[in-house]
Amino acid sequence: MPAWEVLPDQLPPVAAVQKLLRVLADPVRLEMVRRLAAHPAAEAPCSDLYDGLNKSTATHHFKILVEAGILHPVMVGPSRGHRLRRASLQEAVPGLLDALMGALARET
Amino acid sequence: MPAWEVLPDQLPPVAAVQKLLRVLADPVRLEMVRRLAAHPAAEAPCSDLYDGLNKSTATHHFKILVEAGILHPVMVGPSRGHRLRRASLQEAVPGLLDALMGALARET
DNA sequence: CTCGAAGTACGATCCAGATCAAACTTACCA
DNA sequence: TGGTAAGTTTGATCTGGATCGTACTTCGAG
Repeated sequence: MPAWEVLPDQLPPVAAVQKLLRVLADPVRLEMVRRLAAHPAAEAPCSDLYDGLNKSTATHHFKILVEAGILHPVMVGPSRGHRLRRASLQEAVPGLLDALMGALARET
Repeated sequence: MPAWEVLPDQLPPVAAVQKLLRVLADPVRLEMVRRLAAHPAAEAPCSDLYDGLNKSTATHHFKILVEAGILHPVMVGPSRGHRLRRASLQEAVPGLLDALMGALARET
């Protein structure tokens, strides 16, 4: 269902604030986004974004993040991965990502 | 348990990002915060902050918001109410509240 | 053409937390 | 003094969604 290498213009729109909060409220997903945001290119292969987690559970979370318009499924080198949709998010909810990542970085 | 008219310095600290997201991810609570943020004084009696909801459910949500450090229980005129802890929130996660409220306002 | 590694699909399980009803507490006011 | 309006407490119920195991699919490497 993730439809690998989706063209940027067929990506789902960024979800409403309400839904974004629900999606980001899960510790696993927040960590995935945090790790992506830390990367300079804001992209990474799937398995770099979690640990100690069943693969099917990871897939589940990726699907949710993609559907909410937060991640863009892409090929990263040889393997599948995701890119953080910074610009789209910034347009939908300006300042949200920066606020969250900033505070996370600050909290140890 | 809300301990009415708590002194500002015995309020619980603002929760970590993770927990804040969990707390704000509920539609009922987000709406409560939205309404408070809309008020000029950022405070209002309990019953102004929700509708079509059982009172005990409302109490439940208020308790969670207070424990997360988002609301401050106060007397508003004759009746009980809450004040939004803008400054504390801004200090804990700068920009978060503004980002959320801005986007909510924009979404109609 | 296999093999293996990486991801996905599906079904089953399990639990935090959202909700409500009912009984109780407060406090104001007539 | 009630009476009533507003919140709280408690206990019970129910459901969304997080998790896992297993089986299936892809795809690159040898």
